[in-house]
Amino acid sequence: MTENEVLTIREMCDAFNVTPRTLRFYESKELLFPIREGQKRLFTRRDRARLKLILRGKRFGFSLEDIRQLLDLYEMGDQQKTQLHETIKIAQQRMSEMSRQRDELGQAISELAEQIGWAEKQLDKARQTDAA
Amino acid sequence: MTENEVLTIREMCDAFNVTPRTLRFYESKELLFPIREGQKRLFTRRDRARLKLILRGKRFGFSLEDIRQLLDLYEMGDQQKTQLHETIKIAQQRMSEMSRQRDELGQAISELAEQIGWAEKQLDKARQTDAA
DNA sequence: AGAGTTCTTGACGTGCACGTCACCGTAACG
DNA sequence: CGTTACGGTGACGTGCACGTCAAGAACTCT
Repeated sequence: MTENEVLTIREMCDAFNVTPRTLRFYESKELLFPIREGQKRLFTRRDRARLKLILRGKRFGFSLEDIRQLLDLYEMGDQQKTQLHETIKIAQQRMSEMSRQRDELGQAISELAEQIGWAEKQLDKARQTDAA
Repeated sequence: MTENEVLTIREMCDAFNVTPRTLRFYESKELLFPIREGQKRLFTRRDRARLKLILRGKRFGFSLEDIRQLLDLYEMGDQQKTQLHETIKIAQQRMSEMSRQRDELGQAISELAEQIGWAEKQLDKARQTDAA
């Protein structure tokens, strides 16, 4: 059951290609909650799932604080029912933000594709000129 | 012809909701090239187009240096034919990166949607419990 | 037992993307 | 003609996300 295995900081670093400093930093910012065996940190399946989301969020340009709030959304137990409605609202806002961003990205991609097409045409023209 | 109008720094700031400091900073990093009337900067249509792309790039989590390179791609004249092939390669890499990011974002969105669905179900259950 | 490796906790340093402040020029207004 | 407004150039400050280094604990090998 590699599922419930706990990882040392080094194993965690190797698995996700980050430094120990980064993991300690994320813990200090309450993004990760490794358990302690004596002094040492042991990273659980939960930490691995969270780290995956953290790194993804970073690629989207989210700040660690943004990401922390998102993670809190994902990890809601069945407590805080009173805040549930509010939480859903926040999550929906985030989602529409992300949708906007995805659409914008799609647009940027097609624009860049257009530029590449143009550049390739130029390259062709240049080749024909060279051949003449 | 609002197309060829030039904007003062303040007009530019109001139009894009940035500070003068930001625009001067971008100029110092060679992301913008306003013309000078005496000492004053005048931002052209070209600067406006570039700034739009800069701000978009930032929303995607690109660094200013990344963005500068992208902008240089967009603004290639017909010079540097020798570097054209290399440039196209770089642009294609960027594009595949962006595609990956868009796909990942799509996945993140659907995951978040799933979480929201779950949360709404919880909210419903809570409401029924309250009613009982 | 000594040496080496891996981990820990501070504490200070760094690169990026600006913010802020001091001071200067100049064009416009009353 | 003083002053208010806008724009300019340094130069230093700031928040974020770590990097780096010092000093020590804890285990491991020989």
